Amino acid sequence: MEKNASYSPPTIKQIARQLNVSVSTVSRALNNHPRIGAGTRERIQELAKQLGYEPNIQAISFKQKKTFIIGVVLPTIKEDFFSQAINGIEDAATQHHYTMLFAQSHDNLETEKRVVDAMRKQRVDGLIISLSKETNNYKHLESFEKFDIPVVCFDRVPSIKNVHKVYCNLYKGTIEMVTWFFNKGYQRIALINGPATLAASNERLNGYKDAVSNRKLKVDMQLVEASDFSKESTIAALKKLLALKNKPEVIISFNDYVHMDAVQFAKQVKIKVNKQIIFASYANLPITSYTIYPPVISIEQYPYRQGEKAMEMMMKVLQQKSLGNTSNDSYYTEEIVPALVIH
Amino acid sequence: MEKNASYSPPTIKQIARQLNVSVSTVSRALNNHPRIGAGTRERIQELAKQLGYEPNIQAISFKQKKTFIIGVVLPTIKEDFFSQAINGIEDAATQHHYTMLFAQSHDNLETEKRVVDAMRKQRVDGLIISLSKETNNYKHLESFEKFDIPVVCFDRVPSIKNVHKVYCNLYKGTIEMVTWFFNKGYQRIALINGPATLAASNERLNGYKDAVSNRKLKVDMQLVEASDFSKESTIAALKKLLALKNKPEVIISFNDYVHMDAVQFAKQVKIKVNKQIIFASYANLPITSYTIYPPVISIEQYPYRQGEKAMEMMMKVLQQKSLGNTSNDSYYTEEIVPALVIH
DNA sequence: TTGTAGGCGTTATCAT
DNA sequence: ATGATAACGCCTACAA
Repeated sequence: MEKNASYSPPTIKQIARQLNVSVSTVSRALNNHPRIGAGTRERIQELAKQLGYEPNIQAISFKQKKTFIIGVVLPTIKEDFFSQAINGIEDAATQHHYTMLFAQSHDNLETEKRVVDAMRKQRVDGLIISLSKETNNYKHLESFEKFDIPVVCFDRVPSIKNVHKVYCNLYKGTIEMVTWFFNKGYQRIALINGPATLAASNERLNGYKDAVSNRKLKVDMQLVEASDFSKESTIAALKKLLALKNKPEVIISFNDYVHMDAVQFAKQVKIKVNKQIIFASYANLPITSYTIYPPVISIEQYPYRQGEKAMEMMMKVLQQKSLGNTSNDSYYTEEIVPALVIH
Repeated sequence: MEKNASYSPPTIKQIARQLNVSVSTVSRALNNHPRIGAGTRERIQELAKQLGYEPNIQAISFKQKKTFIIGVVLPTIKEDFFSQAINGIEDAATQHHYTMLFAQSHDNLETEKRVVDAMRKQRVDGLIISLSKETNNYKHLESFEKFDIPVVCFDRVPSIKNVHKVYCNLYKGTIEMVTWFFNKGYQRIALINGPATLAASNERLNGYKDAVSNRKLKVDMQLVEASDFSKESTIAALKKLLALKNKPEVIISFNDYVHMDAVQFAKQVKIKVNKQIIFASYANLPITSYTIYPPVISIEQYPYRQGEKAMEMMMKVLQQKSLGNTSNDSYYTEEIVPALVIH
């Protein structure tokens, strides 16, 4: 064991000395530069391998102003949606030999600002982020433009122009789902939506309204409640719906977590879940299969694919950047079509 | 918007030029070095603030051979245990102004080797890892010693000496749990364990055996089955237990995931869960509260705390290293006592 | 084909 | 109290 406090990895300088050539020759040999003698190249590469030479990424990053690190900020990884998304992100990153600086915002704007800033200071080559629920201003993202660091937002995307975007069109998905229930003969379809501040809430609401309107029916806003995603808030919303004279036949929850809390409470108050009232949801997370009443119908939002696309979009942008495509000042948007899943 | 392809952040050199002082003076002023005129310090700090100067971590890392990045490798974040652990890791890192390079091994040794190696190449200051289930040799970890990069293993720790360790003593926890059932009057207690290759399986098995022996009873190995954690394997193990002449009264599963698969199958074959047979488990994950039959009793393994301790241990080690404590060649071990949780 | 030299941003060691 | 200079590892004009 050659452990030694003063051990330091071999450098091109050492190789150069040992072989009585210059550092530039070594550099060229190791980078397979065209203008180099075949013999010298081999000698150098062999010694490099023998010494276990590895280029010092630190030094290269420093010189080339590239780190080969992408910052990834997610609201919270304990939600299955994001823990699946990060797999897509990671797999795509691996493919391109990038690594991932990771942090969670915990749906807190201040935390988001802090971690995003830390990543900028670490000089990440790009930032992939799914915004916190609280995020209502985007200065921390816009500052990346000044530093010429590309930003790809996914799933929870902002309304601003100067970032790239990947997301799932839930407006369409909602129309599909509501229409499906109408076709099955249900009439009173309720929605436990998220906070109105979220773009995702508006998509659902608009889809809901349009699906109802398409049916030549009048939208009854008593059937639409909002939850801030806390269990208490979900229960409060559900209570209001259950208190209606004309009770809903179907309750669609904003996502599977809201769904699970809703079902749990419904059971407590002796509602016959999926008989008296049908419960449906967005997301289609694997854990729901372990629960008592998985949603009867749900909308798959392809978290893995979203993450993967986000990273691939990032790679494409970085590639164009390195080619000096300053001309291309446009921002990409990719829409993923959600799928209706019937259980 | 001053977007500009050739924008580059201010450097101490620029500040020096603007103020007609030398770079060393600027450096000293910004680092609050003692030997500097109060006046110049203020002038420099003011201009720095005005220009939005930020030290270039890249350059500092390069020079000081420190990145302020800790590599974190977990088997899979979709398991609640690890998604909680990473919170502890992240919070502790934030406290110390470190960031986190993250990757998953997906319980695959080759992947683990690959990501660990990528992190070493990125020159992380330290590595925190919870080993993959497959990991049975530790060369990839031992190589870190040569590079003088500290390694802290947590939860799934190896048998080797030259890494720091944080883990939960499940031997003791198992004894507690089994004894608790004996005291409640149950006699035939079964265990669906993990693969024998896992240290965690042996801890459970030894705890189980000793708890039975302590009771002056003979260990009946028909009551111990193994699952490789796939649903099929768990079901196979459960089938064997259910096929016994003398059926078990209690079934303890390796973890909540095995537990959930077991309960799901038990329900399918019309077992009256927690009446005919009591189901217990390790881990006490939050999602179980949404399932039909949460474990009656489970062992809390404090993932957050383990992650937090792992990072704190890392910080302590790095601190000692920077103080030049080469003398201290010892490795830390911290044992967390699990808690019995009764529902 | 190969070597020389300069520079990336910062800190540290000398001088002054 | 301040300045000049070298050094970290690598790359890349430019020179030979």
